[in-house]
Amino acid sequence: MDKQMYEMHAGICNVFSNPKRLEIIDLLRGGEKSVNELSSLMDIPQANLSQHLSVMKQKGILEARRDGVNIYYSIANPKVLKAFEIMREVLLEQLSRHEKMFKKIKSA
Amino acid sequence: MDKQMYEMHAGICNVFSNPKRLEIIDLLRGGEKSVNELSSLMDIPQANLSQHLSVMKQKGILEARRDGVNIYYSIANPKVLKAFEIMREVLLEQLSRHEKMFKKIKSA
DNA sequence: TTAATATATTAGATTATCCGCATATAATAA
DNA sequence: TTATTATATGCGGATAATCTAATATATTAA
Repeated sequence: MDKQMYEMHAGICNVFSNPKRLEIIDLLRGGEKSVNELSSLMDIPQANLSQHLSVMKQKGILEARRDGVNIYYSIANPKVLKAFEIMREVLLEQLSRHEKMFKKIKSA
Repeated sequence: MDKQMYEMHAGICNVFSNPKRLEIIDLLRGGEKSVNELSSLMDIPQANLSQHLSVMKQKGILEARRDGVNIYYSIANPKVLKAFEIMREVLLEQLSRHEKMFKKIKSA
């Protein structure tokens, strides 16, 4: 029973396992952006960007709104940003721990 | 510059993208457990469990401590549990939203 | 209708992930 | 030393993720 929960949970978290998708989340932090805006900020082919957006939308992480010719994407649930930040903190703490260890070794 | 950050961030979050690894995190919520204990709780071959533990340790999510013949794994940073919980909430909110939508359709 | 712009989709190649199996190592006990 | 238990590692194949390139669709403007 719980097995299915872990599967779905992993399916959603899979969104975080790609650097471009993390960048998209980060760029949408301040609010919605069109594909075009994202594209011009991101150094990624438009098709590939669309693919990532499609996956993220399908998984319920992003939502999309059409305005004329543009489609604006935004983060569907602010909790996603919270999780993003927490994991960034975990990373930063790791990096500073590694840095300290490095200094210790160097000064020994 | 930031590109590397996103890469590392994604590398860590990759741990969350596998159901067995999520189950491991969940089982370690209450504190350290030996490989044997995890193995008996988990319906997974021992070798595969070891592989997951190894990945998670190498990424700094878990830490290991040897006591005689046993090796006890635990969660290296409690923030990881926080991120886990938040994403579980996101999932549960999605599920209840879907359920509501389903009921609406059924009663129409 | 045609053209232009914005976005999505498909197919194929490449690469990464995951798992099973066999085997290796490490610690302890006899 | 040998045997036993606990854990890790290496390899191979299956599956899935990712990217590129080409093409398709949708909207608006002319």
